Amino acid sequence: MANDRYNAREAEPRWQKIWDERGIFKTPNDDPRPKYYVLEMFPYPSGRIHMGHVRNYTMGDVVARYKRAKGFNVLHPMGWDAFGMPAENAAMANKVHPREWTYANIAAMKAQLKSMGLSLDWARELATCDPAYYKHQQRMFLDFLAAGLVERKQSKVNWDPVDQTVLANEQVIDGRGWRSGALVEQRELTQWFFKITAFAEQLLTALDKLDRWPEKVRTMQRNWIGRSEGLRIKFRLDPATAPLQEKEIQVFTTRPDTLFGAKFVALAPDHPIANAAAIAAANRGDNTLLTFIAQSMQRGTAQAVIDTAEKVGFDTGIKVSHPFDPNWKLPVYVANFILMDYGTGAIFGCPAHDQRDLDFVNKYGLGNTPVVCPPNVDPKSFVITDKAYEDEAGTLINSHFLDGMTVKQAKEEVASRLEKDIWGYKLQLPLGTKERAATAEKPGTLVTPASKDALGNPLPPPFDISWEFDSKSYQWGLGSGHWIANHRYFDRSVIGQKEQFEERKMLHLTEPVPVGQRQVQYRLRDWGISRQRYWGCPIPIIHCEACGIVPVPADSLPVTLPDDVSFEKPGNPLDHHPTWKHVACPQCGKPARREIDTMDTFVDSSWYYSRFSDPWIETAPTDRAAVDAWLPVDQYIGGIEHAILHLLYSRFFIRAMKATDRVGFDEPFAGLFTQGMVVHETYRTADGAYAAPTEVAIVPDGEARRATLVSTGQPIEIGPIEKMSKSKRNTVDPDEIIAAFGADTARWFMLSDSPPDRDVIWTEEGVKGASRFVQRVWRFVREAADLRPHATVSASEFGPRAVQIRKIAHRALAAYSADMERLRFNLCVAQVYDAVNRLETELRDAHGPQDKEPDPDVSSALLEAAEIVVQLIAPMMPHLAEECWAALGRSTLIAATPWPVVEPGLLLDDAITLPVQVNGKKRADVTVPRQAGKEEVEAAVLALDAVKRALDGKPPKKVIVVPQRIINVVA
RNA sequence: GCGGGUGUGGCGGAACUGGUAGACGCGCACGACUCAAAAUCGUGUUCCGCAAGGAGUGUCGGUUCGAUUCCGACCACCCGCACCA
Repeated sequence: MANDRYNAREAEPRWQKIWDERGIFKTPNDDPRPKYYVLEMFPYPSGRIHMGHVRNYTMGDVVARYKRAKGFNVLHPMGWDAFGMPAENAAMANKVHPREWTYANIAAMKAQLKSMGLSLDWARELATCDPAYYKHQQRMFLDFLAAGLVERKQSKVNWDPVDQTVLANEQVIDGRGWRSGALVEQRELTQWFFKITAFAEQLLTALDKLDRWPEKVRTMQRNWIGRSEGLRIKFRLDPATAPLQEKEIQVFTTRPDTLFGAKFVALAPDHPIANAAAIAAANRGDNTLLTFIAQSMQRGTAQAVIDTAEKVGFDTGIKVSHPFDPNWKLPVYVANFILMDYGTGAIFGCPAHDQRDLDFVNKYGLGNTPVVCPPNVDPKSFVITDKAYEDEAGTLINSHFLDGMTVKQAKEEVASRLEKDIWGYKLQLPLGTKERAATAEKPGTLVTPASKDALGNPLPPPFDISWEFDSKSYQWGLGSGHWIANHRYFDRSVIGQKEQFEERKMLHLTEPVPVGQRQVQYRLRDWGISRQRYWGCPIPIIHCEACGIVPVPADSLPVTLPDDVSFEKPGNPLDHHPTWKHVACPQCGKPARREIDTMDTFVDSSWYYSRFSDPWIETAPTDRAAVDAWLPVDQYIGGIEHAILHLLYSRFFIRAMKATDRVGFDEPFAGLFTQGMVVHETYRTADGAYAAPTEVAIVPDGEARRATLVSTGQPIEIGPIEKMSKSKRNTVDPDEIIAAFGADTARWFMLSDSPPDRDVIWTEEGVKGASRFVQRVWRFVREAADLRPHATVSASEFGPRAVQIRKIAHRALAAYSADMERLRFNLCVAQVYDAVNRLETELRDAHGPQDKEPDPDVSSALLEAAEIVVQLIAPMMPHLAEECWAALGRSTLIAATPWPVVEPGLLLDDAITLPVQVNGKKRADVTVPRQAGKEEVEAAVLALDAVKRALDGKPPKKVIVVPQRIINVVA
């Protein structure tokens, strides 16, 4: 009996059927046991699973099965990230409807996942392209809109003129569309945005509390959010050189300390003042600035373009005053490297302490003044030529009142001075005046000059007050009998010789507008979700000429996609549809147009994990009680490629759901694990073509390995190990592996060699090793099962050999459990190997010579040990484990069996062997009782021959005894 | 440029809070079984050395009775972001 081989191909489907029939992986929502939610990132239904999926879902399944055995009510669901471009590409290529294509793929992949033996609750399966799912997404879009978390605004996009769609930055390759190859244009489009920036600070600070996330991911998110603290500073335009409506340029800086080193101010090409200046110049007949701006704007966003683009500026001839000295004029440039969408779209350049600014002044001959002198450098000889000093260590020089300060002090000093230096107020006009409606929304800026500048130079008194709104200009001043003091507005009258002031309520000066304002700036941008595609979640909005933007009423949801679409023409099929977009306005009933954009598929994946808590509920996205009970996800597992977008969007989405009362928690994923990739050798023929692993034969050649093409025998070059990809042809098909070796072998191999967060190298030899181990376990268990008739005694009668066997099993159990809690699956595997290696030897000894009966206590211990081994492999190789469990005479399912309990007494030995070092070099071992005191150990050590020899008869200087660890004799 | 990470046998990798470096697997070598091969099983496998012994965790230095682990400097590679003011 013990000789027959384990037949995975027969056993695996059999056990899968039994699990299915008994419904043991169905998870109730009303189970009183503690919950555990383990989730792997759901797949895009491309049609076939790949090895990356196998690794991802194996890890999740191991955790699910382990936690289930540990007594948790485990939620382990699966779904499909089913919207997206590939379905439309397939529709165009094969004339198949995206829905059919998607659902056929889901069916195929579901069968593949089932063949892996995953312990999933398939009753909770969902697909994001199902109206039953996306109607809730539309509902939440409207909730977010009402809560002010959705915005419609103009934004620059990459526009593919051939495909007539917006492209993500990643889809622009060398300035061309990835599909069409057409030159990508920059277009301003009105798009829908989720205001993720509203949560920027929260999303950043909460990262600190996500202590079960990889540090790497948290760092990446921190950088992506990109918080920096600085100062927004106003530079007044010199009216003589700037015949513009605007009076000032605002710049953002993180280095206000270097303000006295300023040499120029530069504007983004699309800055409003740059445009105004260009138009003003053009009206004078000078088109050069207009041309310069147009050229700068044509630049693509592709990396190659940015890297090679020359930094060029255009001197507008405009001057601004330095904030601390109105007589100090700085030139204003328009420069192609200033970004409109960061900070204020304008900078002041301090060349001595910013490399880019230094390159710029060196090109245009503007010079530089160092204002921060590095430590231990003589300020008099400190000169900057072509390398800027960007460090913040040092002392301020050439900076008037800042001289001698540290950078930190100077930053603070500049900020606090400019904050106090108020020369403007935001203004609200009196209620009831005809201007009110306009100003309520658009306060004008009231400008009153300060009496003295920061250096103490006198300025004209602040008598004349002017403000502007709606392109009209207003003035009050002494002559008009009005006065402003302490941010309040007074009527002034002169009675006799005496001035009288009466506060007027009708004019409210609200916020003072100082010259400098501290500002926290984020790199994070709002999330543009509009996509000009068909196969996505429709945005539930109707555009009405009379009513404007009208949300689709909640009772009309979902807005479903039309089925009869054509992909013949480029552009958005929803736009081409003859009737779909034409609807009556829900408010006025007049003809109106549907929003034809659909949502970014990242929206679909931003909340699916919460839907799993109760995927049946029809009236709401989630059942509040269920979602608050199940979430956050205890362990989320997926690829590092989602470290930023998917995870950040999800963190935003849950906060938005909380703000709209859908959930009662902040973070979706308490624990995150990012698994490594599956990589494989590449193979190339002499002519450079890639060959697939199945086409190649590997032959050992002494130490090295050679490869030949199976079909022709021609030699193959073994190339570098790379991520499995179709283009490199180094993929291995999970179906073929499961058919040849079984799912358990594939799962075991995936968990074996590499730590789970690192890349795993898929090798034929490794898979064979795993397969070999499957058979070894089977044989070991069958041979142990043969001992059942002899296993007649209980643990109290065990002799030393039986105790030794139990120690092996229980120690493996304890170590395995500890490694499992840390998700160190490779170490769990090593523990199992080690235990089986030892137990096989014991088993062979127990069977002993043919004529001798096995000892009853040893037999009992071996049976117990075999059961523990089977339980250890059960999370990883569930089918084999069930087969072994049955072979050991168990009638239950191991998948529903509690985790074995470690017997602590078996973990420690009474006598321990410690290494003995002399001067830090190991010279001997000493065996002492566990409880031995220091003196006893020291005596035993000094009696050792090896120690005596090393000491050469002299007494030791010192003996260090680390209890139960090591002894070091210092000679 | 900024940020993060990693360097240990032929290879993937172990080593908890400073305490026997190389667990476990792959590969390789030898042996058993076999007419033979495959499969399987057993033994060995960091390097130098017949051995005693010595060297050894990217490099150099430091702290310590003792360092893969802590500190400093450097080198190499990988990943992420990047005209971010």
